[in-house]
Amino acid sequence: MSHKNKPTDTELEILQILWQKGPSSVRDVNDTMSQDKEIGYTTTLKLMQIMNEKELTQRDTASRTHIYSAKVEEETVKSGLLKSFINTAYRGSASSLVMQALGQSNASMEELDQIKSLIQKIEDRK
Amino acid sequence: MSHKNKPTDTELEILQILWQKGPSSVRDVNDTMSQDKEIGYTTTLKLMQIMNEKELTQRDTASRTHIYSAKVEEETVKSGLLKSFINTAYRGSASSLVMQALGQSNASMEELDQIKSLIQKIEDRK
DNA sequence: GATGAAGTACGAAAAATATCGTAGTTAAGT
DNA sequence: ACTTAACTACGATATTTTTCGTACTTCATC
Repeated sequence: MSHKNKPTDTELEILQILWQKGPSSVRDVNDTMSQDKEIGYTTTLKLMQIMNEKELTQRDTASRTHIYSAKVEEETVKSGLLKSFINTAYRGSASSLVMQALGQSNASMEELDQIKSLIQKIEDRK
Repeated sequence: MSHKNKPTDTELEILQILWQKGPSSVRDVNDTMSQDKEIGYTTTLKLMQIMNEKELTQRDTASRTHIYSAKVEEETVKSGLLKSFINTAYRGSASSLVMQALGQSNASMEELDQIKSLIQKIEDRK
């Protein structure tokens, strides 16, 4: 029921890592993030502590090294972000976003077929 | 060739208005924005002045009321935003974004058909 | 049991955005 | 000419997000 369910850019990065790798220590997350850009350990730590306060994550403090995991669902968060992105960038038109995304994607045949059949399914239930 | 071509959320809102309505005064833009949320006139003014410095807009100062217009292309900006959104939120997979967008869209039959035929076109040239 | 490496907590600075007040200017109507 | 309404300019403040330093704690190892 959280009103403000929109993680900041950096928070999203961390969530991605937690979704992808599962429960992780701050060290783990920081190592992963350090592959892309320079970021201090305590910076990551602080971010994750804040995320915990916001209940974006939860953590197991049983051992000295705390283990964080995502508390919000990947699907839920992404769908919220997508909705808001469609609203701000495409004035609410999902189909125009889809068109543009298809245009600049290099989706495989399989993926394209998958999308086609999804469209078929949607059309069928209309 | 600008490196940092990513407008902030508010800047994007303003660009949307300029793209949609064409060259407009600060008053025009502020009136439009005020329909959605409370925002002071000088706030809008300042934002647009900054956008002008960043060359997101250009303005005609011939008459007392300055007329602003977008200096960046709608397609260019959106495609940049989309790319970065796909990267940060969907780990680079355009097709998974498309799937999710279709799922939560209420696209019409016509739009769906349009998308299908776009997919067909892409498949054909593979 | 001393030492050092690896943690956490947390305040506070820095940076990026957004908001607004005030001063001064211009134009139009009276 | 005066007054008022509508502008612009711009500094200052507020808010949000990111970054980091410092202090303190815990654990392993020598």
